[in-house]
Order: sequence, then structure tokens, then C-alpha cells
Amino acid sequence: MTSSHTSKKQEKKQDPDLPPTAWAVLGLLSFPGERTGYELKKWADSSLRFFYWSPAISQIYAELRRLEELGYAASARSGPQEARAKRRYSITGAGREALSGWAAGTAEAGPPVLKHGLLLRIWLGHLAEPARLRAMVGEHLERTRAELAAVREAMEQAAGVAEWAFPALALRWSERQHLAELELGEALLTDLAELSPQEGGGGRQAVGDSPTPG
Amino acid sequence: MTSSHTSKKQEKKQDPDLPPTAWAVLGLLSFPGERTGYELKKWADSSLRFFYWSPAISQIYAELRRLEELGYAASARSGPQEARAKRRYSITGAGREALSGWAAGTAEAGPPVLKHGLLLRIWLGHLAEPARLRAMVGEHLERTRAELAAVREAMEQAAGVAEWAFPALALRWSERQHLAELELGEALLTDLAELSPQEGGGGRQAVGDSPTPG
DNA sequence: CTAGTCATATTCCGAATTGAAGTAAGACCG
DNA sequence: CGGTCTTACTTCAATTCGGAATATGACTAG
Repeated sequence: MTSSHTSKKQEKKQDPDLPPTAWAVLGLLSFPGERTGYELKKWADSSLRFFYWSPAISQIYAELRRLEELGYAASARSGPQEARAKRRYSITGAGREALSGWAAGTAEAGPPVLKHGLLLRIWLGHLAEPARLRAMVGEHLERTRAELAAVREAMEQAAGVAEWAFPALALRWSERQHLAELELGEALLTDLAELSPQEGGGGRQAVGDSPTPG
Repeated sequence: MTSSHTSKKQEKKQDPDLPPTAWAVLGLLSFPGERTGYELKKWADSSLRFFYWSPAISQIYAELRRLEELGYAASARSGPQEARAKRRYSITGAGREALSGWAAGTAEAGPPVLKHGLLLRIWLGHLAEPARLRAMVGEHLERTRAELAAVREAMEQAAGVAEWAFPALALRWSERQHLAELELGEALLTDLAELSPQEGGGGRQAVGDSPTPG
């Protein structure tokens, strides 16, 4: 426990207005078990990132230190009986309480932020060849399909475990989200074709896509 | 490492691996006309942000300075005939070329990053009351409807102008994206209701006793 | 068994980015 | 005439990120 006299004054108020990253890390800890920063990162990579990005590993460690300072997390070094030296973190009662408070807070959930590299390029479409744009959308569709598979894999992990009912729900949302993303991509392809129809003049038909039968 | 002679404009190599923000700002400049940093910010807020976030104003000015250093942008102070002193930026040939190169670069478009605060809270659903969760989804739906209206407003601005055909395309994508987001929210509401059915009484029915048939 | 590489575990640092505040001057409004 | 709003831009501290660096145990081929 951090019962030291760090003159941190009573943080009894409300959530000390931590950045979302801190809450996400604390959230990771709020599920049963103790974990190292490294494990946290892997878990974030395979689940959280689908709907809420995965913080940098260095950031995770930094947040863990802060969380411990605040008394929201506690850590223990592994003893000498364990082969590898590591520090395992767990959430404290205060941490759980603060997290609940934050989760219930209404004002904090700003609008979702989307940073879509493909769309940035589409937006700059006047600088590229139409064929190149279509190819990029195609790549995006494939990437999305791969992501979808990864989401489904994560869903399998979570399936059936009662404690993970809500994470499973988030993953289900993410599955649908990826499905929607695929449709969005297809529609974009159509729009793109309309905007700059295939030029028969130059014989420059690079994409090599098969026309949809139907 | 990199060559030590830091002369300003000899960066003929490739794209000097600028952060996406720099390319986004340069992209803003790639449309006809000269603009001030302030105007750029307003434009980003009303268009770019729907699919690729809007940088902080201080960041925009910083990027403009860097872009000018690199010879990708040129600026001119307004003369004394203009009421207000301001600096207008425009893209240079080198800038346009570099931007095209970047836009065509295949490796650079990483997967889209989504930071969805609502989903983070759903994921932590075990910490909140079911009714609270449903309320949050409801708020999200309303916010999304408002955003959708903003997207449509932006679309009206862009409509009909030939130079803005691609931005218009991106906005159309964004419109559909928001429509999909609404459906995702509705589905989430349904899932939530299934997971923890409405309680008539006042009791907190936690996870575990799921009367789900099948 | 032994070097080589892989996975785990963590720290460090420079650069990117934010957000808030400060400055200033023209514009609009009563 | 004064007030407040919008435009225009700068500065700065604090946050956050990503990549490199550092170890060490664990597995794998020869």
C-alpha cells in the first residue's frame, strides 16, 4: 500500500481528471487478476485496440506508475522463486471506486475520434491517379477483412466467460463496425468509379479487378 | 545517420518522413487559393475532422513554419492596402510534388484508428448500472445525429464545385459512416437489453443470472 | 552444450501534439 | 464611445507517443 506521506493531499474529491489513457489502463486492471505492464499491452493490442486504440507500451508503464502514486493501483515485485523479475499490478479499492465514478460521468465521453488515413488520401484524390485510389481502397478492404478476423478471434477468447460479458459486447460492436466499414469501402469504390470512369482511351486499366457479377 | 548539412531547401530526397499532420496541412493548402493559418483551422474543423481529426491551431501554425522551411509552402504578408496584417500561405511546386508522392505511397496508410469513448465505457460495463449504460448510448445517438447534420452542411458547401469533388466524396463517405454509426448504436442498445433486461423493481441485478433462453 | 534468436519486461528520450493563455487589431452594435 | 466579437498569431508547459536501448530467461539448431 502507498501509505507514505507524499504530501499528495487528499484526492478524495472526484476523479482527478486523468487522461483517458489512465482510465483505460485502470480499466484493464479492473478485470480479475494481476498483470505486468507487458501483459497489459498485449491484452490491449488484442482487444481494446479495436474500438479504443492501444497505448504505447512506454505510456502504459508511465500510467501504471501514476496510478500507483494515486493509490489506484498496487504493485508487487515477483519474489526470488520466480525465474524472471517482474512487477505485477492490481487495482485497489480506491482505484475501482474512482474508475466507477469516471465510467458513470456523463460529460466526459466526447465524440468518437476517427483518424482514417485512407480517407485523407481520398480527400486528396485530385493529386493521384484514379486507378491508384481504387487500388488503395482495395487494400483497405483486405486489411479490414483481416482485422475482422482478428476481432472474431478475440471474441472467441471472451466467449462464455461471465466476467468478460461486457468486453464481449464491445467486440460484437466492433465486429459489426468492421462489417460496416467493408460496406463503406465498397460504396466508396462505386463513387470513385462514377467520378472518374475507366478511361478506355489510354488503355490504362491497372487495377485488374473483376467486375462484379450481378 | 542523416547528413549533417542542414541547408534549407536541399531536401530533394524523398518525403522527409513528416508526421501526418504536416501532410494534412499541406493537403489543405493544395486546394486553390491562399489562406491564413486561422482559415485553415476553420476549414479543418468543418470538413477534415469528420474523417481525420483537426489539429490544434498552434500545431497548424507550427506545421506551416516547417513546411515553409522545407520549401513546400510559401507565405506572404498582406500589404498595407489590406486592413488587417496577416500571412497567407500557398503550396509550392515542390510541395505539391512531395504531397503527391506521399499520397501515392502505399505503405503509409496504416489502419484507421478509432477512439470511441462510449465503447470504452461499454467495455467497462461491469462497473456501471445497466440503465446508465443505456442512457449513454442514447446520448451518443443524439450526438451522432447532430454530427450527421454537420456533415451534411459541409456537403452543401462542397457541392457543385469541381475542385472539391474529392472532398465531397470523403464527406459522402462520412455521411454513410455516421448513418452506420447510428445503426451500430441501435444494435448495441438491443444487445445491452438482452444482457441485462429491464428491472421492474429497484434491485440491481448483476451479471451471472442470465435468463437468456437457449 | 552453445550460439542465436525469440519472447518477456522495462526504461529512456526526443519529438509530436495539445490546450490554454496572452496579445493585438479590425468589425459590429448600440 | 465603449464593449464585445471575430480574426490572426505566438508562446509555453504539460501530455503523449513511438522507437531505441537494455536485460534476461527460454527455446532451437547444429
